[in-house]
Amino acid sequence: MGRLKDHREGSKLKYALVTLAVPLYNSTFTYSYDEKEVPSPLYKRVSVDFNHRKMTGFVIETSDDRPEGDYEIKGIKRVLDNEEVINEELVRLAKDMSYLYKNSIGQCLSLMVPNAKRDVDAAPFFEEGDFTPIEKLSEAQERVIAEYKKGVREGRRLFYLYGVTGSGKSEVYLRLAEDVIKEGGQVLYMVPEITLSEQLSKSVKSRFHSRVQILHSSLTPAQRLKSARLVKSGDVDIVIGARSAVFAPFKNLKLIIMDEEHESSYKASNAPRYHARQLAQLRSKYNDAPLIMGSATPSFECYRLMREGKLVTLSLPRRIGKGAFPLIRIVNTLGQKGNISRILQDEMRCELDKGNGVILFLNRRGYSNAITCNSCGEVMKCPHCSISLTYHKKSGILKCHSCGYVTSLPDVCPSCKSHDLSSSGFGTERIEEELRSLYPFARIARLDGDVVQGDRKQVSEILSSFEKGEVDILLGTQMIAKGLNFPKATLVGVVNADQGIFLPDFRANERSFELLQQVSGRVGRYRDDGRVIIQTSQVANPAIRAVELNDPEEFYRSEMEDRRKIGYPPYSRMVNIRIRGKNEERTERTAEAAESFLSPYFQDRNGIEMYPATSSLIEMINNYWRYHVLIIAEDSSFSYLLKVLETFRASFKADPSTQVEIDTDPLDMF
DNA sequence: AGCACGCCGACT
DNA sequence: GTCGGCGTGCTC
Repeated sequence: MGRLKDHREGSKLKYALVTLAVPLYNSTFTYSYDEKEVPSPLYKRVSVDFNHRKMTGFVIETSDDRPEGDYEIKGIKRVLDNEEVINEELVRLAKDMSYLYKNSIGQCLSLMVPNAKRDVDAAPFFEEGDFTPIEKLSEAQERVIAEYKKGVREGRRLFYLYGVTGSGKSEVYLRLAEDVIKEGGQVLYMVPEITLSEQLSKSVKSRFHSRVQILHSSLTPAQRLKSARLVKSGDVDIVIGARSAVFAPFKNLKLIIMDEEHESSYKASNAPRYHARQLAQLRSKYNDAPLIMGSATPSFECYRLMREGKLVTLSLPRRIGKGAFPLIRIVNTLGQKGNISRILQDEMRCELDKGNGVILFLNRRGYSNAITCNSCGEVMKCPHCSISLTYHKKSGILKCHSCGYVTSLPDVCPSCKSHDLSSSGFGTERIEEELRSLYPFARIARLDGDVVQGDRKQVSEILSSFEKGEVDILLGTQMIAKGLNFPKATLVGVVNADQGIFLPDFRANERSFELLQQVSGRVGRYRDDGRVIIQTSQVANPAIRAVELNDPEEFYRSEMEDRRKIGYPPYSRMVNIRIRGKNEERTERTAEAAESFLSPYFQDRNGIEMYPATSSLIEMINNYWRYHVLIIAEDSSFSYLLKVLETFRASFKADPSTQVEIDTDPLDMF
């Protein structure tokens, strides 16, 4: 039928492979276009009719010949771009990404281009300001740069800058970037979400009076599109950004830098659940451009690669300048009364008397963790999620930290009407109260998600008042643990290091170690009298011991050995299949069906293990029931697993009331 | 994912 | 009679 129409006399009908952001196994469809009307739709966005709806897709291939298959081919409605918005490399990246993370090519590509309707001027990217004086490099920094250059000459492409906080990693990155830019190459400089804030952007902007593009989360889609164009045309030399910067459409990418490589914000937490580190490795390979990652606390994945020599390790073992390692003391909270131990109290008082700054870290907001009825044992839970509600005293409410549900604190137990309610666990709000009664004359500031409610400005206000010495004690959660430097602070207290350790996750120790190292790094960077006090009931835990003895190598060695024994990452790869749905029974049945679909593929095969479908740790979030099927594959079986999952995506028929999500290399099993 | 088509219950 | 519930099937 359509054939006659397709080959109309006189018109040069061509065919475009269009990929759409639909969650289908195959997201590419052929549309026709007239060459005279549409000269070159390749790598541009097009508007098409797709099963009675108007959709935007990307043209990833064009051809003179009609593809095989007896189906009607519709015409492209409209081309949305004048210039190409993607390129061959990004299409290749989308294909590889699609295969690894099991989302359609269209879904992957749609992450790479901002969906802006019209072009708007990008945020100013030229900022001729003060030049940061170029610091003289330390001997270690010089050595590391020489090692890097030697590695590159020998054809090595993957590097790891392993160095403690304050050892001068950024200056090394900047030097390497400078060299590349001088030669006319482009640089991708990735940092975790939080670090992106102010400090780094400023120093890089002023350092490279040349052309810098900072991909900030506050850019509008139109601004992003504009900045992408500048990167694509080669008018930008260096791109700085978080996770999604890995998709920047470089023309001549010659170096990729990934700072704080271990940070979990590099992994996307929805749909194509990609890890920027993985994609950075792909782009490094495609472009034959070196990738240099760095951290003081490498991920176990990278640590293994370093040990096996697959990454060239560049070590910066010492702090530069006046910085020295802080003195670390562990306080056993077993048998201790109160949330702030005598020892910590005295140390704090001592520092306050001297007029020094104190940082207190506690990774939990709110006043108390749970409200329990002492008569019937009822725990106040969120009606939409299966977790307990956190008590916030100041506002007198119970709050769900998962979905945000809020209710007032009941006077009596809703189930047995008893008045005997008690609270357990403690958060920053409670500690703030205790601090105020312990040190009535100290100036105390609390910094957590409840105080700032996502207001960036407020965060920096609180931080700068502490830096200026207007605040004596800064109390906070994760927010104060990362990337920030407080030259005035002499004491860091970790109020409770137990929480991280008790998480039912095989990465619990790794995470605790990272966090404690980072928190400790907040003091002593610019001075030699820094002190750290860590309160815990788990004094023998390897992560605690490693921080106490300043022996990360031993921690990595023993923890890696444990992982190897049980066959967990980094000695294997994991894939977690998550099933969500409003109906518990149907969700469970779908999870079981997924398991039965897959099990024959793994039956007679060594090297792959599939755990039976089970409900997730938090069974319900936002009224959605959650189940999962976890698969662990030895390295040698991982490619087979990916092949099986391709079949799964193509043929598994899930209950339409549920959603099935595949998470390759999951970072959390919840 | 959406959107159409199709087949059963409780309304004007 | 028909409006609308959501099961099923398809999308170049």
